[in-house]
Amino acid sequence: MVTQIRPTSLASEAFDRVVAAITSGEFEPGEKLSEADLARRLNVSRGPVREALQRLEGRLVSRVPHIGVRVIQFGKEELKELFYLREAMEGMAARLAATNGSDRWLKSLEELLEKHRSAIRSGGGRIYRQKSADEDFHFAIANASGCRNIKRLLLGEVYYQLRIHRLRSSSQPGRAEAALQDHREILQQLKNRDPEGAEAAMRRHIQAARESAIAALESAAATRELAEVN
Amino acid sequence: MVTQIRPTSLASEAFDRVVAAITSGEFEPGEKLSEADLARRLNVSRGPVREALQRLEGRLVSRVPHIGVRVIQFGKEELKELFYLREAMEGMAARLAATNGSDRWLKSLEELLEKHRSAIRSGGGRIYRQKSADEDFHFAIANASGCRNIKRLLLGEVYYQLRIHRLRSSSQPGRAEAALQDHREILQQLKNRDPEGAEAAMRRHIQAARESAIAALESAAATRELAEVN
DNA sequence: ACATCCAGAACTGTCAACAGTTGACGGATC
DNA sequence: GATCCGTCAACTGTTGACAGTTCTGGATGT
Repeated sequence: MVTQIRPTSLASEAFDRVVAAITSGEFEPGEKLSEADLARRLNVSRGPVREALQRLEGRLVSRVPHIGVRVIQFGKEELKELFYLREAMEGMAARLAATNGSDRWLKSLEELLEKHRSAIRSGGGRIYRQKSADEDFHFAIANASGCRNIKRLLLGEVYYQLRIHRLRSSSQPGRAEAALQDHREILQQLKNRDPEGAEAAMRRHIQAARESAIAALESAAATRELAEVN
Repeated sequence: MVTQIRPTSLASEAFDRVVAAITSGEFEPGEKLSEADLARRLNVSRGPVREALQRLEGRLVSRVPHIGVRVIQFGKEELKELFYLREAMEGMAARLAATNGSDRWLKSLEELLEKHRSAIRSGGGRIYRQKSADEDFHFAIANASGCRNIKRLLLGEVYYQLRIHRLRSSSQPGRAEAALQDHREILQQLKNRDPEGAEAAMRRHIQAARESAIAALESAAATRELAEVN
């Protein structure tokens, strides 16, 4: 079978590389990114790099005229705001998915949760796996909402930023199990075809995730302070 | 008082011009925008124009590699999705504003509504005024939410698209008055410092606006068809 | 010791030219 | 007459160079 020739460009390539570098921690939050330097490293001219950085503006980097771009800082306030936005958008996504999701899709979602369950069982301490699993679940719902707007913003704005945060603070103990339970509850409401209930369940889940994330952030800050004293 | 020196650039200038041109109807939905042509008209090189069009991608234009950008098409589905997104984000904004808005801000919001009331009274048929007035009200709440994420997305994504729609379909009769009544209700909930109530009121308001907008779109389509027959 | 000032380096904003792609037109073929 | 194919103009993607700005470090003066 012939596979499609994907029309790519240096700019998209550069975009992917920079995103990967930031979300994998290669660049620190607050670090300045030089167009010229990036262009040299990627072995392209400044044009495509410039385009890549422009696309990231407001998402992963902030840009100041005549000075350049920096990787965004991600403090407690920013984290809170990110979760407020998530709660709003994903709540609506769940509401819409309760109506628009097909029976076949519901089945596949159930199978996804089953996979997560056994992954947690066997994985034990390896919470990391759950992080991308969590993302899978939420992505599936954004997808099924049928609302391209919401899907685009969740993928292009929210999840990128979330990955930055996850990179630097580990989950609270027991969070994976709690999240799975929340996911089950959401699935149940979706199966009931109850938009109201699905939105409510999703919002409770994200509120809980927010509390957990903030607690994790604060405990990480406390640990760092302790380390500085010693 | 000294006023801030705004560091501007040809790219931002081009961005503003293109936004103005699209939201004022100078370019039709679906029309192709040529970088070279725009650059000639604006008397700059293609670089800044390219940057401006990139910033508009997904917001007011869609971009296809090697082909170019087109002004977005705005049909019934897109309109619905826009209002779902609005409902989610502005509902959350109202919720947050109920907690974060200062008493002084509440007072200024009340005065804003008073101005709108007298504008509608005296304006009579001139509904157009109410359109930007409506935007003022919603902007004020997004602002008071304190959530920079939501504010940025509402200003940069939602309201631009909304303006495109408003340009091409007039309000339903009596919509301005109904909207003002909704706004009053929202203000009351904000004054009560009731996050739950403020969100609910805002969501009802935007749901009503959605119904009205869709009805307006359909009646406009019906009128066009009638015109084609004759 | 400290603040100020001033070159030079490095960087961003902009431009004009080149390379590769797309879509359209017109002639050749069946 | 319809279809296919090659040619060509126009456009987008990319590049390297230039202009103007910001940052840096050392020299200068207090």
